[in-house]
Amino acid sequence: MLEKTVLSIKDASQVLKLLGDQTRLTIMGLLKNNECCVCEFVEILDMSQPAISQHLRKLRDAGLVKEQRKGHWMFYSLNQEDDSFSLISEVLEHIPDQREKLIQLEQSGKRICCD
Amino acid sequence: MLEKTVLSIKDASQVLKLLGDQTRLTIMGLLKNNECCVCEFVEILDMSQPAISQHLRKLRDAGLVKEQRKGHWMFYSLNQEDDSFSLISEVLEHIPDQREKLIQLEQSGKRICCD
DNA sequence: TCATTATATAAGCATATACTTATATAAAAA
DNA sequence: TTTTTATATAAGTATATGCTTATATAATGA
Repeated sequence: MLEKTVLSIKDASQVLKLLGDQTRLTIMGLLKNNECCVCEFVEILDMSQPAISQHLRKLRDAGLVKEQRKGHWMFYSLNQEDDSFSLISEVLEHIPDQREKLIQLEQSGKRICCD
Repeated sequence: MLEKTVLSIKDASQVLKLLGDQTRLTIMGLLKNNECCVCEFVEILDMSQPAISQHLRKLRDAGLVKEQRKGHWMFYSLNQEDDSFSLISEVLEHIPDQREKLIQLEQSGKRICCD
């Protein structure tokens, strides 16, 4: 079981504001159990690539996600080392599981895997 | 123990956006263990009365808080019947306890009590 | 009834936000 | 080495947000 980290009001509200957007909350839900790259988010969320990249940048700047380049692709994952991770994990238990969307992506042959 | 309610992405992001503001998050933290009236928030948060009332209206419109008039005063409390309550309760465990601020208010003779 | 107190609402405004389009960069492939 | 693919960034813009000031409403008390 994860430890319950207490954040300052300032830090907590910053995290919650970032989660308080449908696009970013879905991104975080997708990252709960998976690594994903930008083009997968673009496909699943049906949004422009710059729009997705700009959301990811906000999440990265705040330390909520990590990025790792693998060839052409930049893979994003939750930053489990960040103080916000405990709060985020609990929040994500209150939204619908997003795995189905990745399964559908896989079935349509658009899932990216570099392992 | 409270049941873990799952909200839609849309509903969850709306709740998180409302919590993603320092003023509103502090208000919710104060309401975690107490009923409070508008003038108490004004005093504790050192903000104008209209600013506080506008934040409370957003929280009320979204169903996160309830209001009850007692004489001159309008008392606000968490809406425990709302679907968002389970999420909100967990979020509030990740911020510092706000009770000290109410104790200080009481000691300065400015706490309102109608019971 | 009229004044006072607590709160709500309306209008205005400066800033923040989330897109868009255009362009830059970085890795791989031809 | 040039092209292609994936991503990042910059600039512009429409809308949302959170305050301000001014005013309205609602309950109490003189």
